[in-house]
Amino acid sequence: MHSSPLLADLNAAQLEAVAAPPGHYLILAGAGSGKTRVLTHRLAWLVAEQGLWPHSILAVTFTNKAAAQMRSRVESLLEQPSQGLWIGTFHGLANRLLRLHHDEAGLPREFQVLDADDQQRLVRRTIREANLDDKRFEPRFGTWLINAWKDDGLRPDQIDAGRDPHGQHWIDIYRAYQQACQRGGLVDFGELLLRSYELLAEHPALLAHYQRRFAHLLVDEFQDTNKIQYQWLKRLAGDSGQLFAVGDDDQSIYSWRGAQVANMQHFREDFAEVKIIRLEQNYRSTEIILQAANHLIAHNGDRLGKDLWTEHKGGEPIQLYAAYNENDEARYVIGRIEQWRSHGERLDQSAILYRSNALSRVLEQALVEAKIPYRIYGGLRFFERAEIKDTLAWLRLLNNPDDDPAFERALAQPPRGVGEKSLEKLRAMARERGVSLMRVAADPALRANLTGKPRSGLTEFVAIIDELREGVSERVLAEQVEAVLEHSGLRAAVAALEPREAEARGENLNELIAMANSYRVPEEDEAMGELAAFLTQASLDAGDSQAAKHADAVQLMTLHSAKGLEFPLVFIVGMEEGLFPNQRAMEEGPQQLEEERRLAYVGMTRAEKQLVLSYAESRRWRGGAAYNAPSRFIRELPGRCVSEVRPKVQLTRPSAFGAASSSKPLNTSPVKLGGNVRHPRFGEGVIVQAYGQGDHARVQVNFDDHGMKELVLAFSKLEFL
DNA sequence: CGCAGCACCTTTTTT
DNA sequence: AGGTGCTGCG
Repeated sequence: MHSSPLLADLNAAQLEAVAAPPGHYLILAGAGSGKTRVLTHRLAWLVAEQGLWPHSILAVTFTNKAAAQMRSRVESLLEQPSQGLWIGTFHGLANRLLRLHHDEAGLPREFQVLDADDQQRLVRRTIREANLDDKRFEPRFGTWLINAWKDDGLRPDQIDAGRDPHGQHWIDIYRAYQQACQRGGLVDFGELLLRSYELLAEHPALLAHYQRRFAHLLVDEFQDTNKIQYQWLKRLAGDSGQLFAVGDDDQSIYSWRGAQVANMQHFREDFAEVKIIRLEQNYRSTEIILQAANHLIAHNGDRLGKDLWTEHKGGEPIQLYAAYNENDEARYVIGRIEQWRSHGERLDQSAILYRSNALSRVLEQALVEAKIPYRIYGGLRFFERAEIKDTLAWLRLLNNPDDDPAFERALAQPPRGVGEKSLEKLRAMARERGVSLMRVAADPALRANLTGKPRSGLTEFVAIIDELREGVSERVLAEQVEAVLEHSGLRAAVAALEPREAEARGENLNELIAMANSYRVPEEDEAMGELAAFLTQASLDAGDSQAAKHADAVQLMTLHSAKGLEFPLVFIVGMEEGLFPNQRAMEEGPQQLEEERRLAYVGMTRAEKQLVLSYAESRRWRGGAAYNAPSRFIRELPGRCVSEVRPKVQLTRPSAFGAASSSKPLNTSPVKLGGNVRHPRFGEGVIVQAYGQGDHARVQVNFDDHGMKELVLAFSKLEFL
């Protein structure tokens, strides 16, 4: 019935979704069910088969990576560049709207986007300037609160203070913070969304224009949308726009930052005749892995319901390793990876996942020792590194002298004798006159209010800025970055650090120059000027695409950042109560536990062929030792899917399955993992591994003074302590 | 003013 | 353990 190559190789449900007639659609796309495929083919189909202009389509994702991927896939399907098509993140598209209509939105053309760090600093300052105690009014909490309000579409005037006496203060802080942003032409992430929503709400002609333009709206990861994002979509769709939303309630793992799975329900209620299409055939994992994942997620109530199946029958059982401690766990994982590699497999086909970043350290160490290349995702991002942020602050100040947060950061780094006291004077003068810090600093008459080192330091600072600004027009972007590094003294300050640090940070600075060198202003930002556009990109993009080295390396990341990815071999380490599910979730209740369970589900469904789970009986944790029980999620897996990997020596170790208290035969062997031993030559140590039985039994002991040794039990004169 | 040493706190992360 | 913010001293 269809001849389009776009529809070839699609299963029935995918086909139904891709070639669906006009209307609203909610695609419930299970893990590995070809969600991205459906989205890109749908988009290409609309253009190629329905003759729609790319111009009339808007596609939204959550990450830049997903957006870039979607664009490139669509372009290759269509075999032409997707001009006029709006593909981007919610924040990226909101930014675009605000740039295009900055006058209507009440923003300067070159407004800057504030990152989370800058935002919190500004909130802290706002609290202090309101003469409130930042112990009672924690900036962290305030930032969270303001973001939550913005995510809910609320302005200070729309918030009910409630009975909490703090409530009104917080609302006032929000208001003052917002004024400070407005004064400096600064926009935080939440503001991008809210402001662009208001832009549409308050300008009917503009709204009508975009509603007419965007006949189709495609949304990825719909379960992760928050309230304002959904409202934004709804408004943009209006009465005529058709919404095609793809999501999976079982993979909703971001409720802690405002995502509302309920939007899937709202969508069905708010739009006429929403058709639901389920994608339930999984193309990724083996039957065993899938069965286990299905079984696990079935422990959650409150699901839209969906059962994944696959044609890949059977498969390797999930392996479960009960480690003695975190080092043992790391060693086991590394052993498995070496085995994998020795079978001719690629390292980048394997991933180690964990609940929290703190767990990566041991693994990293062990990988270094084993000389296995690895790549860690997450942690601090390129644009968040101190030396990069310092440089960007100078650039921001060149771009916009009224950017107060940038002023404060640039003035402090490198230090030039102007400290908190002097800065406070500057702030007071600025507040009094209603101008920015730079305007105060640049006025010699006002500078006269300072004396000694602060005054000379500030004068010097202003002179450097002036000098840099004079040369701006003659320099291309990369030269400007270099000029800043040179004249600000930042380059010198980095060079003066201890050699290791100096090298690493210096490389980052070079990387920044390289990025500036290869930067091309995107078409839609041409009105903005090279520097402003570059700074915008720096704040909207984590900058980790630069770090994407193509080396063959084991992938390490949190479970959260693994979403959307797949690997033939997947390890999930730290499967322990208190870690995963984490303590907080256990305390907060069933809702949070269900989210943890979805996280486990997401992790498990990343695995294509082999899934390995592990936990440690004892673990060094926050300085002390923790003895965590195996994660409840292990017990929630069907026993037939799991095979427990255990050392071959008889050991006392309760099975992770079933009642943990079931009586076990008493262990008569003195060999106990973790047991302390003494050797006549090596001294004291700890048994970390044991193999074999009887005369052939060997133990691996980590000696305090002599390191790791493998000993044959029958011959070594080990004393068990 | 700036630095060194000390107390405190600890999920997950994108934009 | 490790990073961040605060305090007290030079």
